[in-house]
Amino acid sequence: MNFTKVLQNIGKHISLTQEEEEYFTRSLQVKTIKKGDLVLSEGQHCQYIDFVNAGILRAYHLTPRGKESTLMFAMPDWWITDMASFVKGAPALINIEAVESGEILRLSKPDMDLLLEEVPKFEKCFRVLFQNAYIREQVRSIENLTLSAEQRYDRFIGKYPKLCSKITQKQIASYLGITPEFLSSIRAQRK
Amino acid sequence: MNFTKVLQNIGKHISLTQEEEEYFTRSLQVKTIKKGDLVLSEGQHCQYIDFVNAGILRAYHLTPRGKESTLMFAMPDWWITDMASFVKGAPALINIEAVESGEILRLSKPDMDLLLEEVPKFEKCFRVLFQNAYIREQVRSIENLTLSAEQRYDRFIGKYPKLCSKITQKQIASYLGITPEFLSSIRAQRK
DNA sequence: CGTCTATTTGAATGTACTCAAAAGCGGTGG
DNA sequence: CCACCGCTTTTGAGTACATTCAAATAGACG
Repeated sequence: MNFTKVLQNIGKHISLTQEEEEYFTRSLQVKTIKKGDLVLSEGQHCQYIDFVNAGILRAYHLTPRGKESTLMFAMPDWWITDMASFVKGAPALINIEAVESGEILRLSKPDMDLLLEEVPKFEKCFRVLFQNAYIREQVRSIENLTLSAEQRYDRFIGKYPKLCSKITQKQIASYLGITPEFLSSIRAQRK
Repeated sequence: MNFTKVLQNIGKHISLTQEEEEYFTRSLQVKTIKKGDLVLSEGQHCQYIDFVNAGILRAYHLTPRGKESTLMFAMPDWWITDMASFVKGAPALINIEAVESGEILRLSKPDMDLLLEEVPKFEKCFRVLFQNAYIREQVRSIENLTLSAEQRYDRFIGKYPKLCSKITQKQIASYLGITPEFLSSIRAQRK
């Protein structure tokens, strides 16, 4: 149970008193995750927004034909959730699984609502968090519309070099929206 | 100069006193837009987040080869900006043009920062706004990774039926990430 | 009315996918 | 500690989806 990282993360945006920190950390549920664990399944109601303390999570959608499409990876210090399901209670469109064991801190919707009421400073914190999440998605949309598969691969390894060594090519391919076979052939051309 | 719409939009998330409403509307700059006007150009610093009072805006990226990729359309009651440029001062990645004449209300970054300081309630308002923007982008990412061009077209006309009648097919194609010729052939098959 | 752009159509091309099979690699149990 | 099993990665052939280019037609706007 180590809250240092999440308090630092929050501390980037707002400064909290001792009491506020304690109120906040009491709202969090600690969960150990083992490689392969599903912390959210498609169709479920997503009850939490999760902070990654250690390990790596992956959010992906499964098509009827069994094809995986990876929406995002979450490394330590990242937040992850199915926002539509978390906020509106809609059935989740994604699965979230651990690709590396670790620990997450979970904030439930009711607890988040309470937190925002009791400590309104957190509005700013989440405003900035969601702003940044939106920025990332805007940029990704542009890149997906504009760049070829090969260029997207370059951007990916440029942007997340550490991540690349910890996940499979199949997972990278599914993030890029291409087949593992095609990614393999892109890599083969470069040697 | 009609602030009814934007006050209603804000009112969905927070309730304001008379004074707060006035403070807010004084922060806004009214700008008339004519079809074809560029309200933001690639490479510029995006200074405003814009609320569409009337008309339609389109955000698009232009590749070196002159290919357009549409990131989003903004109809009345929508907010639009190049968030990365607006927040971090980075050069804008997108152009924003009027595809239909109308009027926008512009909030500059300094004015927004002041507003958030003076009337902290607005943190909640923007938190929810950005949350929803993020949701839209998450869903769009999933659809782009998962669906064929034809299926994406169906989703688009299902989601924005009014919009479809007001924009060109070329613009729809550029939103879907396909060529206008290919969109034309998809449509031809259906008759 | 004339011009400019959007849309349609079709042929040739290219990019990425499917399917299948082989090779590599990591983890597990004997 | 090694052998085996399952999954990932590679490779290649054939295919499908989407693009490019070009030319004809239709529509919009001044």
